[in-house]
Amino acid sequence: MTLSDVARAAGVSPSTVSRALRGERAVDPALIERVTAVSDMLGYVPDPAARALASQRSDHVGILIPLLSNALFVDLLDAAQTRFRAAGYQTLMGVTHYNPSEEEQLLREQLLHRPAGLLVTGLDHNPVTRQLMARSQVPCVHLMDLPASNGEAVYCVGFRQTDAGVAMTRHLLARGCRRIAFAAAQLDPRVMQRLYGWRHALQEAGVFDPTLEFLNPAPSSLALGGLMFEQIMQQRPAVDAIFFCNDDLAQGALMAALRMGVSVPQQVAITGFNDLTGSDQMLPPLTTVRTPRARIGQAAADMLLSLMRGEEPDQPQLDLGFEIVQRQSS
Amino acid sequence: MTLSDVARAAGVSPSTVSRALRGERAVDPALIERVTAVSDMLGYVPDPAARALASQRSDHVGILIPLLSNALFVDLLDAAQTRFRAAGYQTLMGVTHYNPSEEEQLLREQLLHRPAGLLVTGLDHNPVTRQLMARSQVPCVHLMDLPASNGEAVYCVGFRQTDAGVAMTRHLLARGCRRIAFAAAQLDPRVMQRLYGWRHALQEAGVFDPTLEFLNPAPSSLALGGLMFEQIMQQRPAVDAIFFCNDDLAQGALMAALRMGVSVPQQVAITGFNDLTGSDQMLPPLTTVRTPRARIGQAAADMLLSLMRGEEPDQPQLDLGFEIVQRQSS
DNA sequence: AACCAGCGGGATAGCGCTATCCTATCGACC
DNA sequence: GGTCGATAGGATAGCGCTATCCCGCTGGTT
Repeated sequence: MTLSDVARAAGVSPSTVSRALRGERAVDPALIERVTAVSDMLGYVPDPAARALASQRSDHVGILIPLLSNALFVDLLDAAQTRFRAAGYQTLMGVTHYNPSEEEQLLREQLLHRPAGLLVTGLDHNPVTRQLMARSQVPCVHLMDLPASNGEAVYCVGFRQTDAGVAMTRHLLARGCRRIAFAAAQLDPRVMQRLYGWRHALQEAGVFDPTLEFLNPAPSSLALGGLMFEQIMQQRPAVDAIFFCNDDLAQGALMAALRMGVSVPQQVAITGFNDLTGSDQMLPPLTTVRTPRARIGQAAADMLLSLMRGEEPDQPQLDLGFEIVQRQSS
Repeated sequence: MTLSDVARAAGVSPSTVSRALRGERAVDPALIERVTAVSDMLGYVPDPAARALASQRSDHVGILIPLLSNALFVDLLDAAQTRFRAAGYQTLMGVTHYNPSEEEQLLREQLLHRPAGLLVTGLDHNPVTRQLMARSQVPCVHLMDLPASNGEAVYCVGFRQTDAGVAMTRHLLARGCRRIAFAAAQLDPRVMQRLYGWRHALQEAGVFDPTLEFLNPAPSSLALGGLMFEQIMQQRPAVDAIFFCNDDLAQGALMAALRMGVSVPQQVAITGFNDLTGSDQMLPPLTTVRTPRARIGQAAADMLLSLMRGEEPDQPQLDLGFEIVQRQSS
């Protein structure tokens, strides 16, 4: 069942069918109706490969995320993918493992398919990757981050990671904590921004202690959170709060505290980041930063879709903010 | 940079380049070398759309999973996707939300792209879906389950869900439990098979009590696990074990038990299913069934890739088994 | 009446490959 | 020595669309 079949059945030329079905140029409304009816009757569906070959752009949208083992990115993927599908696009997923050259390679593979749009995580990419994106002319939206200065001309949807770091640290300061540690794993650029926020807030309050930074490049996990908690409590028993850069670390720390008989938040407050599933079920429930992951995925997809239509989004850099969720762990 | 460019530069016909690059038919080894060299030098990469249009099959592989909010399926996706990429295929993901008609619709959309292969979750599909798969001639491997009888001619990689249900129940019986409840959410076919296993083992032991089935069709989550635990303890305070059909429910139950002061496993044993991340960090660590998710994803991808090459896998129905991981919650 | 812009339709040449058919060459075998 | 089959290369017709060019018609303008 091809476009020519429809054209023949409707008594018009293939061009007209193509135009009528795509809403391209002006076509007599009566003809549009007839063509649509015939097309539906015959069950015609355009062949994406032929369309891609002729028009040089496909119905694919690429999305590059660092990991599938972090619920944060899965939520992003889920939300974006749902939006894309609703708009008739197929999602091509790529997992970069936080590796810039793997990201570059994935981008090359995806660009071969001439995607109609591209979603990438973060603003940090190697020069070749940037160049590939620029030269491909494929509209591109960045996720989870915003440029430091407003000068950069990139499209992005996210929130200010540094501000979130500051806000959480100030929250702990407001609760009376003074020896606040920062514990992080998987030291990606966004985690580092949270670290800078923590530093800034502590310096501002005059209680900054650089030896309370605990940075571990290993992937984030509950087990690692437990381990880091044990180490911190052993090395620095006087800390009165630990700001973990991710909820899974914090959840692991809460479990470790239970095991070790450390009372939270009396002896030490524990906070996380992202408000992942389960954080509200912990004992005590975890104070954390709720990040609008699903909304970021949706909004980024919507922004990309509008760019794909050739429109200019009214807000090229969309800040969806964050929210401190205070529970009983602080 | 097209195939003709390479042909011209190498001084051969396009046909020869096409054949040399794909290893199709017999080509003079010296020519293959020359063509490959020229192709590399020019940085030629075949256009997937043109290839798909001409050959009627693409470098896409479809994978249909129920949810992205369940780590089980994400692990499956991650493993399979990695394999496919290594083999030069792009993964098209579809999320069915456990909805047969959404599955059917997703399948239709994916079939339009003439995928080289298909991975689908489970063996239960509506008739139209089955028919679409059969008529498309696209090789297809089913995940996470095995047919009850060996008669069914389908390719699949999984384990016997019923057996796993039996094994876990027998484990609890062996620990001296007699009033063993089964608590399940998201009642998909595989969960139901675990239920049948539980029933069977209890009947066999002469301690089957149908009123100890707690089935909730809502999606599985920690919060729901906590809720179900509270309800069960209230309605049936005499239960001495609860077999949750998924780890997230069990994890929620463990947290609820901590909150409620119910001692696990002294007062009631709690077990889960899948050995999801975090289960070993619980208090007490969760006894569960370790299911080889990553290996299932890999093996299924490998089986599909061999089917795509026209080979017949030596084992069309691959049972990768499961393992009871005994920790302190039972 | 001549002109011209604009609208709506058709004809057609690719897009970059693969599949198929065709041909030239060579060696083997009766 | 002629025939035949096998081998290895070339020529070419699509795959099913879209983009481009073209043309006829209409209606308003001078």
